[in-house]
Amino acid sequence: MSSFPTTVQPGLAGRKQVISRDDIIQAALKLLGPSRSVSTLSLREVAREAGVAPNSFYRHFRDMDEMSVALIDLAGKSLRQLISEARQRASSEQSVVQACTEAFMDRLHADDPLLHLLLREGSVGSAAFKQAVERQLNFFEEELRLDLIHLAGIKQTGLYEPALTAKAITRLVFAMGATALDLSEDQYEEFTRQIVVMVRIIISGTQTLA
Amino acid sequence: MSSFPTTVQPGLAGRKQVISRDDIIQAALKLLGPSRSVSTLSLREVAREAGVAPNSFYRHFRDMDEMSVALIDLAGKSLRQLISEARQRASSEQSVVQACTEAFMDRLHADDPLLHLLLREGSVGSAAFKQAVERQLNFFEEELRLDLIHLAGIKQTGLYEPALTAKAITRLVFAMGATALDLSEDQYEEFTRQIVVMVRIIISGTQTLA
DNA sequence: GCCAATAATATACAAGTGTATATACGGTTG
DNA sequence: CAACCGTATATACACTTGTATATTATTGGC
Repeated sequence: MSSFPTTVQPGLAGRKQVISRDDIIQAALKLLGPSRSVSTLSLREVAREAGVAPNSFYRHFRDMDEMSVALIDLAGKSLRQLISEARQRASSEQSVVQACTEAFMDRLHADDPLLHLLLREGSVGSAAFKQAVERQLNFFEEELRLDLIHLAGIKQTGLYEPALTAKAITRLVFAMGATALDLSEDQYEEFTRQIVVMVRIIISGTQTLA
Repeated sequence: MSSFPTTVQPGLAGRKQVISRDDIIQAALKLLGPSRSVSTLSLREVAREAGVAPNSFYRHFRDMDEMSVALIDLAGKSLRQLISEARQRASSEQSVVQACTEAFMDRLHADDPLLHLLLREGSVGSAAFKQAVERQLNFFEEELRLDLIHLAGIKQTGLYEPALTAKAITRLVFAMGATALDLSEDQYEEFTRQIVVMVRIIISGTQTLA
């Protein structure tokens, strides 16, 4: 212990030299943007951005596909946490769904590359990649379904096909969010309003049909 | 007029040698598939598939991006015609929206590569490409909006925010359709049912809110 | 402080890419 | 028939890509 390496916790097994998995992921995120999808990233490009030799990539991921799946999982985790916080913050009287939608749109507005990724790349890529996206979407749907059931119980309203309703809301919000990514600054507010109205229409429909 | 060239209508200005724009488009469509998006196609690859020298591509398109836009426009036109036929075929008593949804799912089921393209590539690619997709989607929304107004008049039901309702239905059906592309044969029927229910929820909602 | 092991890099190679330039072809016009 | 001109192809070039192999740090344990 005479020398004290910079960022390594001493005593841990992990040797963490210079390159970490996260360095690569961060580099990939930096490269993603409105006109750059993960399927068009090259291994060398990511390595370059990370300041790392191309071959070092292989120490952490089998290929770009595996890295893409890691990105998606990360994005899903991040967004779920955001939604979870919004849900708890929303007082029971205010519409939880609306609060979540607005939190979602705020994050969207902040140009979080993770969110970009999750929103727009759902249907291109390898089978493993698409399954990863689908898995994250299913998480959202399930959480929303529970919310809807909970709310229907509190407000004593009906709830027709909770699973389908949750799926419809999730898919619609994500689809709308994906197109919102290309919007100009001053269109955001109006767009958010539109999404909230759409969600309200769906909720009204599921209550009526029950 | 002494010699009669094979496929050329005589007297027309168009000289149509051997390669046509359509040859290239057809070749590109042949290459597209569930794990192959238009953004990963290379110019040479398309030219190869078309049996054409790479440089000949330039005679018909400035670059791959311009060709992609042409593909999208074609896909939109094709699908709009499908929907239009379904709309006319639907008797006034049956739900026009349901008929259209089912026609849509049938075409989906037939694995039409044009439909694949339109459904899944909406949010990746160049600005011009995304605008092309958006334009096609707006066409659908507009036609659906008119349908909804027409129907509401006939059935004497309310219609809350027709434009938003049409947009919600369109986006939702397209998003669901995109994920349906990866479904196995025996899941299709159930999935179609789910989409129809979702649309019904939205319509019920817009009527209730009116 | 030295050694073995492991992580990161350097070098290399074959394959593929977009496109600039030059050439051959084929139908139209004189 | 010949000259012409638009079109398709051939060749070439500089570049990027993924990855195999060899080489060089850097680390922990003795």
